[in-house]
Amino acid sequence: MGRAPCCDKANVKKGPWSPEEDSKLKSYIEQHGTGGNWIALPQKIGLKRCGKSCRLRWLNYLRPNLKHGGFSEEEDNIICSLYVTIGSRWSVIAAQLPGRTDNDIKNYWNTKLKKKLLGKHRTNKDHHQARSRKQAIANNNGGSGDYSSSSSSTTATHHQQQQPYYWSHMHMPVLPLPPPPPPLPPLPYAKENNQGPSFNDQDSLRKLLIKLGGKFSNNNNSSSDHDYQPPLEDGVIMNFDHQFPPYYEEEQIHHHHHHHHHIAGSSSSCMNNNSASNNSSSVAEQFSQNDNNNNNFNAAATRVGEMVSANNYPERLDGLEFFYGEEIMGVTTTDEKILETGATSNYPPLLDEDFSCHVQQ
DNA sequence: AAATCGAACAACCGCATGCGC
DNA sequence: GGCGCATGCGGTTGTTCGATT
Repeated sequence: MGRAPCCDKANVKKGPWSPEEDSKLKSYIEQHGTGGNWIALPQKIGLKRCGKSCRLRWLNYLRPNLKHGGFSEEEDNIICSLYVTIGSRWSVIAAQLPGRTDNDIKNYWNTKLKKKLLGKHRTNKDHHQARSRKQAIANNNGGSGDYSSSSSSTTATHHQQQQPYYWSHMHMPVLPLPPPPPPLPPLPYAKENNQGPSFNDQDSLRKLLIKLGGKFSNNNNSSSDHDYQPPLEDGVIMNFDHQFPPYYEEEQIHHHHHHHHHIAGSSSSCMNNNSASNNSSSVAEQFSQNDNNNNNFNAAATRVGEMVSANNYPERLDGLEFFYGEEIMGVTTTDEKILETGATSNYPPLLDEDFSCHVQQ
């Protein structure tokens, strides 16, 4: 019962787009729109490309009003705030940053922001990837695209301020954490040239998070097929006194019969409300209170650090694995810990592949 | 100058979900 | 309600290029 391929792979070109392909696609969509059918689009234009590929190229590169590179401090803060709070819902985060794509933000986070926020840190995985990449290159001696759309030097005007190195890979905090910063007065995240919604103040962010808490969705509802559903009626335990999004009481919330709720993607985390901290506001809220002064990342690192250092139980924030030693992150130790303590009621089993929501029975 | 490393980012892949039939 | 297709999303891979050795 294999899934039908979305296109005839044999007759479809892959790899970097040529300028000719770009202009074909761009001019067609500008004149006729997508026609609501990406699959049929490449045939109409005469492109030997998969519809998905066309869609991606349009959304991530050709679409008007896209910004590339040069993330501002303010954008950094928004990304960090939302990431820490909702995890890797890049489309949701992108919806708050006009002109940015989820792919862009994801890449930016993975390559720069993570390090900027947390301090440069090299994981075993990184190491492994670098090695395997090197191996791959050695094996096949690389390929050559006819054209690279990477417009090279993306004006990397980002000053990468190195942050204190609080956490080692194999151990929990190796340096004492600084005291938490005093709360800063709220400042608006007013955006210019908005295409989509933005959160202009703390209240907007709160609303966004409430939405996300009910069902992680793109709140730009015109473009998403994951339409928002009112979250707070049944089953959702929403508590802004905690730092993490709510979890669900499965029966009442979703209409699918999966045994555990998969919020988004195969490795997305669902963090329950058994918070590590008794701070009174979410990290996102605290970030949102910051202005764009230079304390933001120190504050961010500090706040995340607090969460981690207080985290003496097997919860984790998706994508922040490098905070934790492997003895904590590993399935084996986690399961052992649960077995030892019998503390299974509040913690979901931590599986690397399928980190699913804890369901309260 | 050549080799190697690593950052950056474009693109692909598989899965989940929405939607129409 | 079930099925199949299209789309959206997030993780991952591949490629390029500048920096470093």
